Amino acid sequence: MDRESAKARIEKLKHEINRYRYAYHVRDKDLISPEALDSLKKELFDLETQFPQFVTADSPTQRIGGEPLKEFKKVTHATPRMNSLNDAFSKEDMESWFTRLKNFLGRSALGDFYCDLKMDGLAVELVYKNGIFVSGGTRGDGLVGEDITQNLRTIEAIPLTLQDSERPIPKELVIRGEVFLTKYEFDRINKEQARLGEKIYANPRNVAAGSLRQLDPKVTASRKLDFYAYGAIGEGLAYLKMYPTRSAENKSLESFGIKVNPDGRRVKNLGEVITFWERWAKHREKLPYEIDGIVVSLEDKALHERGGIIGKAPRAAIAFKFSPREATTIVEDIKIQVGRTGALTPVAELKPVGVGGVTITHASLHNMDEIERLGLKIGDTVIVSRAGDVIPQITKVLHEFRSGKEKSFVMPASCPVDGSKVTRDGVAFKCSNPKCGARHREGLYHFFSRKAFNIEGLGPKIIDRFLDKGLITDAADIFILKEGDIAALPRFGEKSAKNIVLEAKERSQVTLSRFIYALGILHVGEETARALARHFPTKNLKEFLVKYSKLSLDNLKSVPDIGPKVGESIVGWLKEKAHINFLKKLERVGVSFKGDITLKSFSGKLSGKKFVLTGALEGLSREAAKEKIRMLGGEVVESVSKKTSYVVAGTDPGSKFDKAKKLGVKILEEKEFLKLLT
DNA sequence: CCGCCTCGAGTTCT
DNA sequence: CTCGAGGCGG
Repeated sequence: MDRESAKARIEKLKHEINRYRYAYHVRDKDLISPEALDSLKKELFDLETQFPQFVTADSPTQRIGGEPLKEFKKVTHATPRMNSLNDAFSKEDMESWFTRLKNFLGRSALGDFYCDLKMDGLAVELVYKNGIFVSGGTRGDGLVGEDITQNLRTIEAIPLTLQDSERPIPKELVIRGEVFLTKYEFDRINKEQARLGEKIYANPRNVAAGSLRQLDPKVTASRKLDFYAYGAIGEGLAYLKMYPTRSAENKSLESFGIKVNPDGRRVKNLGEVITFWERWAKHREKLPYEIDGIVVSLEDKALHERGGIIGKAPRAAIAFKFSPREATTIVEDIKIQVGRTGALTPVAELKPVGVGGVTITHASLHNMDEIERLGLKIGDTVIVSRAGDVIPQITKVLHEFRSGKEKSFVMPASCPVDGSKVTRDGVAFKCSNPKCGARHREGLYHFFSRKAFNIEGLGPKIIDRFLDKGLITDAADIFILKEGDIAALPRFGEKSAKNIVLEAKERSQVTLSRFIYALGILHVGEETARALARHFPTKNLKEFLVKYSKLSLDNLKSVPDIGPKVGESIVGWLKEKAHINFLKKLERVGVSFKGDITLKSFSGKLSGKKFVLTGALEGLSREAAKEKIRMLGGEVVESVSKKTSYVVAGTDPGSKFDKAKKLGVKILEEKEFLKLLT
C-alpha cells in the first residue's frame, strides 16, 4: 500500500472505530460485533506499525483501559494490580511465549501448566473480610475501578459469607474472577427486550457489562448473572505459601463456597496445552456461556510471581485466543465461475483473513440479488463469517469505509468462458450454450463424483489435465484409457496411472440410480434419480436406451415428485442427439448396471417414519446410518418439518436441531437411535 | 392460487 | 448448510 492511501485508510479506520465505540459506550447501541471491531483495530495496528509517522495520540490503539464512570464510587484494588493478559493467536505465538518465559526464568522446565477457559464476561475483584463480602469493583484501569458492591451482591454465585471450611479463612481474602451471563439468560433477556420494544443486545458480554453498570441493583438482580473465580490474593505471601499451586488454590476457593470453572485443567506440557485449546475451540458452542479462548498460566504460583509483569500483563500467563468467528476484510475483486448448469456465480476475492481457524480468501456471492442486497462494490470493507461454521460468507458491507474508488460489479453479458450470450433465469444468470466448455468440464467432475460413479483419485485437478492434454473428450473416454497414455503425462507415476485404470474398470458397473444421477440432467438429483430407477428399472444400458427414449411427459409425471418442469427437463435431455450418442458410447466402453440395494421400499419396523440426521454420529458414518434406516423401511429426508418423525442429533448438531425443538419433533440421541435400530 | 414440504445445486479449505 | 424453486394438497 502506498503512503497516501495508507494515510487515508488510517484516518478512516480511526474515525470509524471511534464511532463504533462511541455508539456502544455512550449511546448503548451495538453497531458491530466486538470480533469485527477487533479485526478493524488489528488492521489499524498493522498499518500504524508499517507507517509509524501516522500514529497520533488520539488513535484507538493508544488507549489504555476504560476510565471509571462518574456515577460509581471508586475502589482501589489490592496489590498486585488487576492486570490484563497478553494474547496469543497461534501455536507459534504460544511456542515463542514458552521459550521467552523459559529463558527469562533461566529454567529448562517450567513444570505443569494450568489451563482455564477464558470467559467472555467482565473481570471483577471481590473483597472478603473475616469471611464477609464487603466490597467489589470492576477492573477499571487496573489500579482503580468502579465500586459495584451493591450490584455484585445480587449475584447468587457470589457468597455473601464464606462457607466454613477445614481450611482457615484468612482475615482478608481478595478474589478475582469473571462475571458472565449464560447464553440462555441472554436469549431470555433479549426476548423480554423485544417484547417491551427495547433495544436488542448483540452479545452476552455487553449485557453482563451493562447489567453491572446499572445504577439500580434491582435491574441487575433481574438478570441472572453468574460468576467464576480464577484466582485469589490475600495477606500476601503467607497465603501464597499455603496454597502453592493453582489447583490447590482453586480447591481452597471451592471449599469456601466459591465457584471456579469446573473445566479448568492442570496439564503437563505445551503439547497438552494445545490439545486443550483445540478441543475447546471445537466444542465451545456446547458450553452454556461464551468463551473466546483459554488462559494458560503456570501451576506453580511462586514461579508465576517470579515472571513478573511486562507492560501491564504478567509474563507467566497468556490468553490463547480462538480464531474469531467473524472478521473484517476487503473485497479485492469479484470473479465469475460457470457451473455445471451454466449458472454464472460471482465469487468475491478477499484479502486473506483468519476466521474460525482457517484463512479465508474466497467467498461465494451466489447471485446478483445477493450483491444488491448487500450493496457490495469491489474494494469495499466487509464482515466475513462462516455459515454453519464452514462456508465463508459475507454478512455485511461496511459502507462507511467507502473511499469513492470502489467499483460496481456488473454481470457480464457474455459468458467469460466461451463468449455465448448470458440469459437471466430466476435469480440466476446462465450461459446459453449447453456445450459451453465450463459446463462440460463441470459435468465431468459431477459424473465421477462421490454420489455418481465415485472414482477415487479422479478429482477436478486430474480431469482438467486429461482434458487439457486431449486424453479424453468426454466421460466415456475414462473407461478406455490406457496406463501408458496416463503415465506419459508429466508428473504422473506408473502406479497412479495403474490405479486410475483399475479403479475405472471396477467402477464401470454402477447402480441404475447412480447412473441416472451421473448424467447431470437439470433438476434430477439423488432423489429424483432414485425415483426414476424405481419406476423404470432396466437391466443394462441397451435396454435403458430403448426404454428411456420412449418415455413421454405423461409417463414421467406419473412418478411422484416429478411434475411438468422436471419431466420436461428429462424428456428434453433424452431427445438430444449428442446425449444419445454419449449413452451409446458408454455402452461400447463397457459401462453396465448392477442392482440398486434398496429400490423397493418394503415394510419394516420403521416404515412410514421419516428421519432427519444432524451432527456427527460417533459409532457409524452418516451414510451407514441412512442405509440402516432404509433397510428397516424408514425414510431419510434432508429438512425438518411437522411430518418428520425423528431428528437424530449427533455431536455439534446444526440448525435442524433447533428447528426440531421449535416444531416439537422428537429428538433422538445416538444411543436412543441405536436402540431403535435393534 | 397459496403455503408447506422437499429436493437440487452450489460452496471453502485442509 | 442455505437458498431457491418444483411438486402437490387444500
